Amino acid sequence: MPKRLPELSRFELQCLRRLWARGEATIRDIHADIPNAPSYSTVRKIVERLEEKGAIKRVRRDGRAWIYKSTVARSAMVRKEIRRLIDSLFDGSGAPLVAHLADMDAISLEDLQALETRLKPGDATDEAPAKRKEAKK
Amino acid sequence: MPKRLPELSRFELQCLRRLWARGEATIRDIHADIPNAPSYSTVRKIVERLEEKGAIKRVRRDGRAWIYKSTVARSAMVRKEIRRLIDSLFDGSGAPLVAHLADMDAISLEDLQALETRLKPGDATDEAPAKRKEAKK
DNA sequence: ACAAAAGTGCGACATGTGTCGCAGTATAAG
DNA sequence: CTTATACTGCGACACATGTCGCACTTTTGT
Repeated sequence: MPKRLPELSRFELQCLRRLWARGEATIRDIHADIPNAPSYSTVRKIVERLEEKGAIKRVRRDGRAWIYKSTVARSAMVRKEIRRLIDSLFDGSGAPLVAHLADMDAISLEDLQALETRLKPGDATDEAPAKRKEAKK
Repeated sequence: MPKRLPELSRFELQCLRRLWARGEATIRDIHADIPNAPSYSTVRKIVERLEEKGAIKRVRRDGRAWIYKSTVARSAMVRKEIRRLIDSLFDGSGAPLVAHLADMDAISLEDLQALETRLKPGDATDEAPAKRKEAKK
């Protein structure tokens, strides 16, 4: 059963991304991974909220620090966000989004063609390594 | 060059979309165009903030009501939002976004192929698909 | 000209978010 | 065992957002 995906803010999403990338991590790890990160305390608070929202959980601890892990699938969250954008800017259709993407040079012919090929089967696409937990729709 | 595009919240964007659609409109028009819109007062406040942020301006008045008009280009704002999403979820590349779009059935082969064709030339692409009926979900 | 109707201006509020600081606690070090 | 620390647990804040209500002003209808 698809648990309700929580609403996440930009920064919360930012932190969660680090977790998806590492698989597991401590606050310090996340903090270190974020480019112009604010104070450790701030990241600490964000992680705290992420935990309250049920997006992550503590798995065990490494010495004095807790190690966290995401409890939500990256692809599911990504879709949620994409859907949100599409509903917010267009009327539910993804076509205009791709059109703009092309106009703003965010994708190339190659990207399109590659995707087109991949469209036949039912593969799940994710740029993050080590993680393949797909669900059918 | 173009002015700095303001940061808009979801609802502000929602209201701005109505303006883009109508060209010009009164608060009441916008309010009427939004499906499950909150009170008139709320929309009023949002429009007020939109004006403070410089995203819209008053052009003239129709009887007792002011008529507003957007001062920012729709495509520019759309791009800004798209950019924000890909920076937030991926690492600046639009490719993974399109991949997810395909996985979540938000775009079809036809869409991709159509875009691919349109990609060769130079530019000119802004979705303005006339009127599209919304589906209740 | 007057009162009713429609709008506007503005203040108020409960959350949500980004940002910290600090006291207290669990650990590693001497 | 004692001390030096890295972390955690919380509280605090300022600003953003979504939501209204209400008094005051401008138009409109009779």
